[in-house]
Amino acid sequence: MHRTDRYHLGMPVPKGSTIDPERTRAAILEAATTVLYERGLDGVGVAELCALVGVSKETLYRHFGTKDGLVEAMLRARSERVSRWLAEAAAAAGDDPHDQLAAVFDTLGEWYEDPAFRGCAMVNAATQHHVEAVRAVTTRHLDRYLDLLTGIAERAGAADPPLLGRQLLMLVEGATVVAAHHGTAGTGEQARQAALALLSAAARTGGGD
Amino acid sequence: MHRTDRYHLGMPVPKGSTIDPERTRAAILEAATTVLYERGLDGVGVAELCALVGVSKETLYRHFGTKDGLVEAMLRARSERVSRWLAEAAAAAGDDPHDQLAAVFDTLGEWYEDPAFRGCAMVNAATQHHVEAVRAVTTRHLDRYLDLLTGIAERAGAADPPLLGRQLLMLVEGATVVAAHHGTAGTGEQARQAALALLSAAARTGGGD
DNA sequence: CAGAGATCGAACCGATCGGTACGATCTCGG
DNA sequence: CCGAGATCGTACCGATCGGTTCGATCTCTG
Repeated sequence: MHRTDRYHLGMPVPKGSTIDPERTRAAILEAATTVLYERGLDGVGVAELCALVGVSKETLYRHFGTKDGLVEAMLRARSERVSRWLAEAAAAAGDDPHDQLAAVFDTLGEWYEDPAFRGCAMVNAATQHHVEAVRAVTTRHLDRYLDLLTGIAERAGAADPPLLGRQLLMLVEGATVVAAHHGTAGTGEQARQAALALLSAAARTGGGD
Repeated sequence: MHRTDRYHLGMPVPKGSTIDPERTRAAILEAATTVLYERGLDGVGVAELCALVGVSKETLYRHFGTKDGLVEAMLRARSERVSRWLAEAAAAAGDDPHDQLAAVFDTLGEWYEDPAFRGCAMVNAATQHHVEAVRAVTTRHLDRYLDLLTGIAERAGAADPPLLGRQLLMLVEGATVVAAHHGTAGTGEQARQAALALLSAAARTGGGD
């Protein structure tokens, strides 16, 4: 998008800014993403958050208005980022829907083994924070996942792609929950096998292309 | 177990109690279970909690020592209750492991449609509260689920019962997450179909009895 | 250089939190 | 009926929370 193009050819830009607010905003967002994911939305106060980012409270509040505003912006960005990440992993696996599905779960499996892994940030947020805007981001996040998985189901010739898509979504979120709360060991691999079994069964039932 | 049998035939019971502390404790536990599940562990303070139960703070703290203590006791009881509930539903479905598995997901599906449904209380708690004791209760809860599902996998003659058990556990928790955050409609039914498909595939691969 | 706007740092605010203390009241066993 | 123990209601505590305010820089633009 834009980064240092704060104004365009003397256009009626707000006024004339300084010190690159965009950069400041991005820095806050990045640090908040890390620390709020690790410690939980209510596990770190605004004061500590500002100290960690190296920014004053006034700056944070000027950019996001509210802690909830920051949380919402952070979740929105994170959802887009990880959704794109998964979709690209699937696309990079070639044209075979089976390979694409396997790639999705392999990617998830790698994530589970990251020491910083704490489950799905959007689901966690919706669980902790009962604010409507946050819940909306989470629902939309699951929609993105569902789109990806339903697309794979369609290309695999499943009898009922929306159904298989939902079932695969459950597997994705279930694997994430189990990895977060019941141990990481082998979760990605086990989930991948289950997903491929479901895909095969659905393709066998329906018409392979 | 016991209810009004505060002492047994003049045995050396602590001292001589009054007003039935057990009843008080149970009442606190029950009310806390409802309200802390609906509003979240940090969504209701001790003062409000006491007001809702109709009990003084001193009484609550005498019984549970700490808010965390109350949370832990409440989760422990709830985990045992819902695990037994699921296991009984499976047992009541007869001897066929397929029927037992179907019964588990039908039972879950009914739960999802309850307006008070807010996801798995234990997983929610572990997500919100970063206290070790709480996380331990959640892990043990998932162990209970895993035992039930692995047992079904064994009786169905799956090639690798522990593997299928974990995969079914992912499906259970995934269905719960999806129902809570992406809409209830049909989730139980869809999950049941997926579970039966996995069971059939695993039994076909392995040796049916 | 002058001024607009971004940032800082620290003080400050009211609210709420978990937890404690205490005197009054109640219930029951001996 | 008396005393032990459970309970109540309320006041209170220190800590922390999200959020506001303000004067002092700093940086860029015109």
